Amino acid sequence: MSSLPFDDATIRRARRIAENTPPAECDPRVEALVNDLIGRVADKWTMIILEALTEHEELRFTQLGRQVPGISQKMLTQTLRQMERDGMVTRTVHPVIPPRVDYRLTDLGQSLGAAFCGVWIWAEDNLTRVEAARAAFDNR
Amino acid sequence: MSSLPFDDATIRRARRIAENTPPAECDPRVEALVNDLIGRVADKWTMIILEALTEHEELRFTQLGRQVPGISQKMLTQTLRQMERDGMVTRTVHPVIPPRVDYRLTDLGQSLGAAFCGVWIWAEDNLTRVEAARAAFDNR
DNA sequence: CAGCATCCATTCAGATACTG
DNA sequence: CAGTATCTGAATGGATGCTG
Repeated sequence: MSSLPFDDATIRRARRIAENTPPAECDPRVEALVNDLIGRVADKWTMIILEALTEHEELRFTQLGRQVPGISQKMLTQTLRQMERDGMVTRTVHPVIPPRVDYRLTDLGQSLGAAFCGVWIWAEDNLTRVEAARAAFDNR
Repeated sequence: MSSLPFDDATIRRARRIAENTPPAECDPRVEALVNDLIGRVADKWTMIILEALTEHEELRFTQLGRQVPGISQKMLTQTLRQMERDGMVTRTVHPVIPPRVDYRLTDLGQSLGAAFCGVWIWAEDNLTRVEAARAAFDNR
């Protein structure tokens, strides 16, 4: 327990949250947003785009696509629109020909990345444990 | 930035992670696990089951189903199997008739819940911001 | 009781073609 | 260049029926 990568205040708060999460106690809007958010980040492209924009600060559409190998431009567009709608990225259209559109993380988007750092850290710390559990399960 | 719900060490670590996440720098197994994990948690049932088992410690199949309104028993079974495989829950079969199967979180499962507390906190703190961004976007 | 198996509707994502 | 529109195969999840 004390090996958790959080300070005591955060852990206490986590406990409070965990203990208060029967649907009745927890603000349903927060719960909906969390599900929503986790679902968003889980589509896997959002996280990668977030990383690319964290690293490069500002990218245009095609550059971004190159940073995210394997993404179709349909998914790129779609994901960026969602992120824009949620206030995670800004989209700047330059009225030139050929068109040029720049994408950049907002503070909100940056902080979302930081919020998920706990999950990254957990994954780093527990990778071998999960792999061992899977191996054990798969061998009956 | 200083309003993040993390202590300095965690924030520093998050930054290090964020700066080191171009595919080349980051252990691909960790990256795969994170995606995997986030995807798992994002299916929305995993998180709710995790909460139910955090609150009740030990539950049998049908009890668990009652704690998760709206879940089909197909999804309940499937999600529990995945969680068992990943080492998040233990599954104890009592050889009695009628059958009785108890589910319980492992330490790993509990710590996963704590890892996601950062996301919950972020959602709490930024709910109004996201809602405002969406409203603004939807009105053109 | 605790599932597994099957069927079915809906969603989703990739590929392709087209446009200002 | 930065998209939009359309089609299609694949994956998802719910409902139902059956079993030890």
